[in-house]
Amino acid sequence: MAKEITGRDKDYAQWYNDLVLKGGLADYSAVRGCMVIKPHGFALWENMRDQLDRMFKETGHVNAYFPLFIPKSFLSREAAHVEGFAKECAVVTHYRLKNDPDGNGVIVDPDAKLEEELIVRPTSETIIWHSYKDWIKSYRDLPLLINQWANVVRWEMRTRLFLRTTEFLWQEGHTAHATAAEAIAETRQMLDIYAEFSERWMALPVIRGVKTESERFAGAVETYCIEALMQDGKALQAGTSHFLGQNFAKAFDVKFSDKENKLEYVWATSWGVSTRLVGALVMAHSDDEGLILPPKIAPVQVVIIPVYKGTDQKEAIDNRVHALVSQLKKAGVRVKYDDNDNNRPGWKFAEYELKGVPVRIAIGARDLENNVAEVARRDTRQKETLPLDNLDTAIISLLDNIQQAMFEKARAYRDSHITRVDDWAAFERVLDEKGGFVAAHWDGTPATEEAIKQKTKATIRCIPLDNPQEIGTCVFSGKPSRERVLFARAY
RNA sequence: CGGGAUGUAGCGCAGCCCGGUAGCGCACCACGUUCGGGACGUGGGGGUCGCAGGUUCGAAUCCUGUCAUCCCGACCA
Repeated sequence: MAKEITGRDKDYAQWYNDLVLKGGLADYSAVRGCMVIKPHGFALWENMRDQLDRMFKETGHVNAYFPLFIPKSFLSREAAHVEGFAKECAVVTHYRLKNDPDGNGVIVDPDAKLEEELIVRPTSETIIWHSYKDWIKSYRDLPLLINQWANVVRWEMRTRLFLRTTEFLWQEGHTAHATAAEAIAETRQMLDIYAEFSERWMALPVIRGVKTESERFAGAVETYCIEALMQDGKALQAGTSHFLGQNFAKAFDVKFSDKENKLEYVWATSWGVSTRLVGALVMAHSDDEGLILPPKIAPVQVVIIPVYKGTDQKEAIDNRVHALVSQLKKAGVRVKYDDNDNNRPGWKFAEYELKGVPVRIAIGARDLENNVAEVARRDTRQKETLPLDNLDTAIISLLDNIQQAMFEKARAYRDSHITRVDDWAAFERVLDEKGGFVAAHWDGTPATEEAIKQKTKATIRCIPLDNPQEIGTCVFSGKPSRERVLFARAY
């Protein structure tokens, strides 16, 4: 009974859902638009989180925690910010239930109405800046470099596992600086950290760029982003880093005394990535056999499966495998010996492929006689027979090899799906038939951007950093343009 | 919020048209044989048929209402 995961080309949504569900990452929950992250999915997220956390700390950031609830009045302090989030907020209006007098379970107690409603945070800028006002008095208090790992809630109309859930886990960094230049440098530094994490740890190539005005974060002066490409040709925003200027400082009255004892508003940034990255990982690397996880963040990097008849053979294999396991563990490899007797080897092979374990080692009685093992890599599904002597070092280099190969494969796909286009007919044709990013000239106006979006559902994903300047004419309006921007249909 | 579909055992489904007191596969439990790509035999446990009304001697099945979920749109740093 093979659990087939097919339809990568035809029914991509179904293919993706199957991967998440059958790969054991998450499940639908009882709450609309929310999901249960299962142990395998959470272990993956933890590995990602831990590495990001290390990178944040290496660059001088510290963690803190702010409240889940935000008084409604806080949210309205920054006009653009409330405009951007008001439509998707969950609101707490009461603080008590009581038994229904008619005997139908419990009802909301109308006497327990809150004087001021509380918003379940869709993001924490407002409540954090309310604290920063008290924390920042002098240039000596700056820069303030704080990150928070938290859950947030955005009541989106339509949700997808990991990619857009009502509640999701993320980190949000919120920093305050004495100068604009320093804040911009921080914004760029965090973008680079996200890009490095994505490429080196998730094996997911990304394009660094800046958002256009219409795609900018609510309340930001400039939004930087990393954009990734999924296997169906749609783009996915994988992380953002915002230069907030003095908008929030002014809204929350956060001033500091500089060296000349002059009062100045601070300059701010915020940046975040979420469990959406898990979805990106699934969509960028998987195949019809299941998930393919990059070794550096896979919860289990190597699984060892014994093949035996009878307890004598099992014992002989156990002895040899235990030595291998301790060698690998000593080298820091996350290894699992699955000697569970309930399932047969073929079942286990298929199961670990579904779950995306990068390397599988099978050892049978026959192998033991020949002092070898069968080693299979998940990304290419190639198998080879390797000697048991020094197998640990071979495995360690194989893991590196897989990490590299996954990145190269994804990058080759991404690079072959950036298409330069100079006329409107080609623009529409490439979007429909090939997908991916379309590099085209744009006249720089929000009106043209919106018209293109209405016509094709494609949006400007970003203006790449270090974008070459090139004289041309807008693919839509024919007006003059100085550079190409990247369009794509996106999640 | 519009369009489509689905709610029956932990999961996947059949039964509904034509009403007669619930079934199949997987999973689970026991025993035995198995074990190099999702094993097999025998026996067993598990279900207020989403919920609420109605019709009927009798409703998973027919009628009305309602709720939920998924897909496609609209929406979305």
